[in-house]
Amino acid sequence: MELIITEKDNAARRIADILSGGTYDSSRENGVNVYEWGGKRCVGLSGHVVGVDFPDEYSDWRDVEPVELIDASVEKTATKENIVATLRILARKATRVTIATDYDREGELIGKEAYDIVRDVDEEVPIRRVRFSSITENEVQSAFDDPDDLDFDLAAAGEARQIIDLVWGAALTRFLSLSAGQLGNDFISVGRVQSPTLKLIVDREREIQAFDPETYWELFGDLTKEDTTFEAQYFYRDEDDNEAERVWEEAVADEVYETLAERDSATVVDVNRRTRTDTPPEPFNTTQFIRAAGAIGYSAKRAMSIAEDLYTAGYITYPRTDNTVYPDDLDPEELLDDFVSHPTLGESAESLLEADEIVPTEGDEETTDHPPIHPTGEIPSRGGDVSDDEWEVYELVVRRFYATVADAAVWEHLKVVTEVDDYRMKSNGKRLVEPGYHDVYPYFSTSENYVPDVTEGEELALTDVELEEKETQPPRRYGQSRLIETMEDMGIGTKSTRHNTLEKLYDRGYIESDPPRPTKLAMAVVDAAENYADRVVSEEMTAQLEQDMDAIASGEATLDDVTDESREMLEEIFANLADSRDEIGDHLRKSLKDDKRLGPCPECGEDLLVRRSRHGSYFVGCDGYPDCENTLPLPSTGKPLILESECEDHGLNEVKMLAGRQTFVHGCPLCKAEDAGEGPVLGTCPECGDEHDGELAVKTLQSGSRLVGCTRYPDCEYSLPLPRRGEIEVTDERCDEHGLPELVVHSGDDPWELGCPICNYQEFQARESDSGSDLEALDGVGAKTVEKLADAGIESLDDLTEADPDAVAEDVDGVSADRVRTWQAKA
DNA sequence: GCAAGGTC
Repeated sequence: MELIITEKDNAARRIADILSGGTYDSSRENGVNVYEWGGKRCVGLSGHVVGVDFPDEYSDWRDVEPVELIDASVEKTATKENIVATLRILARKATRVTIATDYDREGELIGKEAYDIVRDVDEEVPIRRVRFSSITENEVQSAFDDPDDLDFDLAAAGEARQIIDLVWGAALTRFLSLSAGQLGNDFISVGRVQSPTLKLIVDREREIQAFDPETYWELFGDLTKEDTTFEAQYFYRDEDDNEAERVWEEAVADEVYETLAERDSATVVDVNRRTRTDTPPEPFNTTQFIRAAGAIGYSAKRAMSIAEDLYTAGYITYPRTDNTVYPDDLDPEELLDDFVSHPTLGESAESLLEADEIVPTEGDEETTDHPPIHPTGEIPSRGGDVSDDEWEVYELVVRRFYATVADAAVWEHLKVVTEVDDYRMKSNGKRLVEPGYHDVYPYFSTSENYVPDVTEGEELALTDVELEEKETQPPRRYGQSRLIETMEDMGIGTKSTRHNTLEKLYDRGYIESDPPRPTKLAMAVVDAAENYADRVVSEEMTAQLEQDMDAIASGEATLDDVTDESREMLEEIFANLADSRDEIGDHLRKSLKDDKRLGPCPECGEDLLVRRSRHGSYFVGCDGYPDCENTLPLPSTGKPLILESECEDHGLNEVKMLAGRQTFVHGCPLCKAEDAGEGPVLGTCPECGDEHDGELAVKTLQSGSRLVGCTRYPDCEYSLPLPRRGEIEVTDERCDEHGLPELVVHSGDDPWELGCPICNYQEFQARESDSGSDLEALDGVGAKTVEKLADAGIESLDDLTEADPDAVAEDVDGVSADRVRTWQAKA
């Protein structure tokens, strides 16, 4: 009986299918699928089934000095016991074992782990290794026809990484945690990948904090030819002879303005027309997929989780890949054929099939383990097999595949330079003359800017000259997908782990919000690491490790050479750290408190801090406790985020409650508590008015929520919701049906007529049960985007066409103004 | 209770 071992169940099943010609039987042992046919069995692991760790005697953080971990032995133990047990049973019955894990370094190590498990129960059985770049009939058959041996050097390279990561990560993590007295769930972690990533975020924050804005001026005017008006912007040549638009001296700006404003025409001095080819995008690797999903509003975590589900269900290929070149065995025409006649995806596929020749784009990276992410040709039904969100992501993958086999787009750019005395202005027009791939991939902007045909020497009317004073802006924070791209550029993390690293930073309390903002703790951890263990926050550590691993893989170095040297470096770091333990601990402790501080306690002057009760709910408590028992409530929905803005009355930071779609700004908790109480009485309580004379009143709770409730609370619990923000006006008009006064909410510019609170609540309930939107008819718009647009007040195509794209982009996360313009054009 | 890397 031959035993074939793969890296995952999915691969085991597909290999069984290919080698058995579809005739395999499957059974389940210990919760592990085993595929069997004609004298062969195939089983899938679940990635690593063993892990490295220190022996038990090192497990108590308080009993062991962190420095001792450097020379502690490192053991391998089973982490997936059922799989290891199954493998041992199957290995005993095997006469030959074939390792068919993924064709990359980690796959070789996972193969070696399987090898060790097999060898433990049978010292003799022949073990061979097969390698293939994709799980297709041809590749798999030829790999099994020409088997090889395990590459023990390559596996050892992976093991060196495991050991170095564990020793550095554990020793430094324990040191920082102990120094700050943070044991238990709130330990302070560092690592080769997470810490350089965190430093990236912290460095950007430092730049933002140190930023000193500079004032500059820009000048615009309107030019008109016949009935067409278009914008022109003043420019000049700077010292390097480059075109510049920003004027740095007010006097100069005023002088230009004076001249332009008093003239009513400008002369065309240059007309420059050129066409630009806009090549279609490359196939999706994990990073580019996350980026594209981010652009339509999905966090990295959510995008990957949906992609994994789509993969497991068989709709798309493996989502963890660095590859940007489709393999030879992918026939684009055949795949397009699968989509022909599909109600929403068919039209694009048909138009693509009309081309004479189909040549997919390719990227720079060609790897051996998995193809770029593409649809399999198995199409789910929207709302049936997959949710709306999943469909939106699925459609993105399908359309990206379409784009990679579509024609380039062609733009025509027209630049017109006009002159008034010695001053010049320019107008840039662009027109999409050949939409090409944009027809099948509607996720990029195709907005145009119209500038009419003019000729040199022509005089154009000049009106509405404006001088705008502006300020240079600090650099922007990294967004999640930009961070993942930067990690890839820096060579840290892998396609499978980068998005998890960001999640880890959130979980550890190092970053908050989206785009992520570092906490004070994060700044202190990066500070400490920079001062004492610079290596662990630098990308160099990974670069060096990669070199060392290559040396092990090629036989130039051994695992011991590399790990010994790494341990020595860490010894040196600890020699410097020892004396500064208290100082580092104080700084970390102070920063931890800073992250929770709202401001002075009005009762005792100590600090008010955001705290968590034993039941898990959040509240504001005094650092002087138990001497001072002052507390303030926080809303029960969401996780508090302390904002930078301060309340003018109490000097306390305002608080925002993070709760996904229901996120809201709570404000100053002390103001909210002071506002609590009963407001005006509206009328009779419909529940208990007849029997007990209960009345309805506007109420504000200490937590800041507002409602219309019965004055007999808690005996009568009748209540109706009210919005959290805005002043509530009680008008003289009464509802015919319920006899209550109509309410108007004043917030922002437009007062909102809420009406009778009972009618309002009934309408709200009706709307909740009947949601659905014509916005989903737009290409590339799914439930997620529809929800977000609705939050911004855009509930239909009509709303969308009337909206200001820039305002929408401002309000809706992950939607650019250009994208809104594209939708408007299509709507 | 540590890391990073697989996979679910």
